[in-house]
Amino acid sequence: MIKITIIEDNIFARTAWETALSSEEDFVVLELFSSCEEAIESESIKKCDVILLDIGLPGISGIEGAEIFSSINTNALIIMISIQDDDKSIFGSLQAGAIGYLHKSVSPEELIDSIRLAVKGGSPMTPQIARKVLKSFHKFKPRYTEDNLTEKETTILTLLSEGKSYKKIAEEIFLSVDGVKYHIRSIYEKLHVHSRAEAVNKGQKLRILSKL
Amino acid sequence: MIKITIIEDNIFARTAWETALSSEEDFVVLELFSSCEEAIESESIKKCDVILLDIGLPGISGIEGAEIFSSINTNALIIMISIQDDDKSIFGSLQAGAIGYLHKSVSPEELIDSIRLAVKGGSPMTPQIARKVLKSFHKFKPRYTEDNLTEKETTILTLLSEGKSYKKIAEEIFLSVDGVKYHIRSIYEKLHVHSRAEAVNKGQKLRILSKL
DNA sequence: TGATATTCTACCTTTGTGGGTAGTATATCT
DNA sequence: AGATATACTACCCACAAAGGTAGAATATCA
Repeated sequence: MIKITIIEDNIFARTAWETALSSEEDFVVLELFSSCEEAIESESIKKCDVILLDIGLPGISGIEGAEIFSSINTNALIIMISIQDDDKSIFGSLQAGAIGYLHKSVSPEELIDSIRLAVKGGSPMTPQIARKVLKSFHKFKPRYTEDNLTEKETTILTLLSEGKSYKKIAEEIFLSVDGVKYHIRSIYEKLHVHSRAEAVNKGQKLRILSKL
Repeated sequence: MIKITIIEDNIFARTAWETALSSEEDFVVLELFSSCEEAIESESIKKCDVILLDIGLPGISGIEGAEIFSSINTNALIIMISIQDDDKSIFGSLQAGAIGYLHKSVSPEELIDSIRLAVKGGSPMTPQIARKVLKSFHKFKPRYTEDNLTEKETTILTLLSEGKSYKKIAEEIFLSVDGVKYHIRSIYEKLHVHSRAEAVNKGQKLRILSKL
């Protein structure tokens, strides 16, 4: 039996989902909540296998809720159901521990399939969300703006991120310390920063530095 | 018409896919290659809509190939088909520009569906891959080891990543410069680093610092 | 051929950083 | 009451970093 908890403030959506899910033989809807606050205290949240979670909730948001629930019940599979599809909602939810992200317009059948998929080890997502997520991994391509680094600059930035001193970098790439400095100046200018730490930070955000 | 290019060194897989895809009315397989080297020179690669790409290729690997193809033809949708499912293969491919990742055991029907999904703006993935990808976004939970930072340390690390000086940080969090230093020492110790840049780098990798 | 850009080297100065050491106030534990 | 840990503050020092300026070598372009 798959034990499900639903947190959704809209009563129509809430009951619609419940009826849909209850029609499945191997599904049990443990409890319904209209806010994260109520759910946090409950026993259901600790025992359930799947949590369907709305993002736009009054009080504690779905994203904050996801973080809390995933720490209360590490085994629960959290699936967000949202009308939002902005980066902040999507990636915020994923960081918070969600393993799926559906649009609120899902049909009852899709919802049921999604839950089964999640239980089987998959990650239900609408196609557009999936694309967005995968695209977030793509390296930035050289753009027509002048803020893309040369190969040498990228190398140096990587070495900077490893905390190496100018001197060590100079030794590694066979340049004088000032030669290294010359490139670092360009890096800072291109990234609009004024220190190593900022450069590393930005380099990672721009995916110039690998995140692995 | 959806124009497809296949790059796969195994002749059986290659021809099997071709026959499967050719049976679809709106699919055209432009050309088949057994290596990236051959494909790079071709006209097909520039004109196609979808590239099916094996990872384990002799010479230029599928991952390197994906990077090259995505720069040659920015519109092409690159779908990896691989027997590997290790992190390096998956995330390497995604960084290189792939928008889908299938296991080599896909059935002809799944392959056809995957291509249609990709064209429609989705990202075909096997469920396990999707879960792996989503999980990679999850924040690290405080672990029982002692390498997790206190709230104050996290705040300071964030400020460090913004390139702020000890003095500025001290002002912002109402501490003396040496007070800030005290915490930074702990941060470095916990992260096993010896400089800001390294700390920022590690902080991001450990997802202590947000990647957004 | 002269003008220009690129890449690198050199030197100088101020400020920042990392690490060593030490002392204080507070709270916790025994 | 004494031992211990935590969270600071304080001072010192050597070195690294950031930025300013300037000049040489080379290649590119007009």
